[in-house]
Amino acid sequence: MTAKSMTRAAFFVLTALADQPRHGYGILREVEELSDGEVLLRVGTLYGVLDRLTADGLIVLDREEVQQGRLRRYYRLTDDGVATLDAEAERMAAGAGAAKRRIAEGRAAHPAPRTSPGHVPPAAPGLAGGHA
Amino acid sequence: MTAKSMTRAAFFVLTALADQPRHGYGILREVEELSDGEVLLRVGTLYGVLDRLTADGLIVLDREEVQQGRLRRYYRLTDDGVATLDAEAERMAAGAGAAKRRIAEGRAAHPAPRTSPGHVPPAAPGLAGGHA
DNA sequence: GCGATATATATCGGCAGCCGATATATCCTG
DNA sequence: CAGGATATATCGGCTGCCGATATATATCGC
Repeated sequence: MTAKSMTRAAFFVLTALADQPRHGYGILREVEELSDGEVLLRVGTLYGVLDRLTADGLIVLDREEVQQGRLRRYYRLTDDGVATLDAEAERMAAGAGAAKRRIAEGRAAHPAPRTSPGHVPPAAPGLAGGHA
Repeated sequence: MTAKSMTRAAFFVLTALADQPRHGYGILREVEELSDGEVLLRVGTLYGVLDRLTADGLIVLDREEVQQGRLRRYYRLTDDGVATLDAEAERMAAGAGAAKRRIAEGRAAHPAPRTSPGHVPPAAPGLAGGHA
């Protein structure tokens, strides 16, 4: 969008890896859990994201294990990955805050509640002052 | 990604329209301003987003003005648009919070700071948030 | 033992969405 | 008159997500 701005899928993969290394399938389940079931990463999405993040140096292959005959390929965040995720989280929080603030400003503009027709109250004096 | 989950461009367009109706070019400048210059929507992006949001019933054409020979097409949020934006802001804040929390958990796992070999200070009590 | 399900990897084609380039038109400044 | 800001709109290309598909092993129920 702007300079680089990561995709949603990439954000959630990084978030899933933020506390500890995980393997592909584990990331899928972890993303679902940490988002309260709202975000369901698809298998077809995962490996493309993993490749791109690796190419960008945000994650690295941590180790490979063979657990009961099944291969597990564990990835972990690099320092750069942590910093990038942190910055993105900051941006998202700022964006969410801006949206919330503006919704409130918009509600102040037009008579939303419509409790009783007569006089309108002084339209909320100082609120939302700064707005960044 | 999941069910619907709007795109970043759509989110910022909705946010720009949250406080008052604006026309296309005004949205472009407003998004840049409200994001502190970090997000630069392109003209080529805008109209596709506007069409999609209109088709989804999240915005509507408010009015058309001719200001000094230049046409201005103003859009505004519908009630559905406000609700959708609000929900998305909530999701983003939750995601940002989850990422921050997990980064902190990850840092707790491995000895991050390494300031001086002896005793490490109590790891900075409340800070973390700072930097922005 | 066999089929279904879960775990675990990987690839490919299609489609949606963002961007750069381009086009048109008016107004202002130098 | 040239250049830039304002203001609209379109199109081709590339990136990225998803659904489908393939392969392989372990587990559980029947």
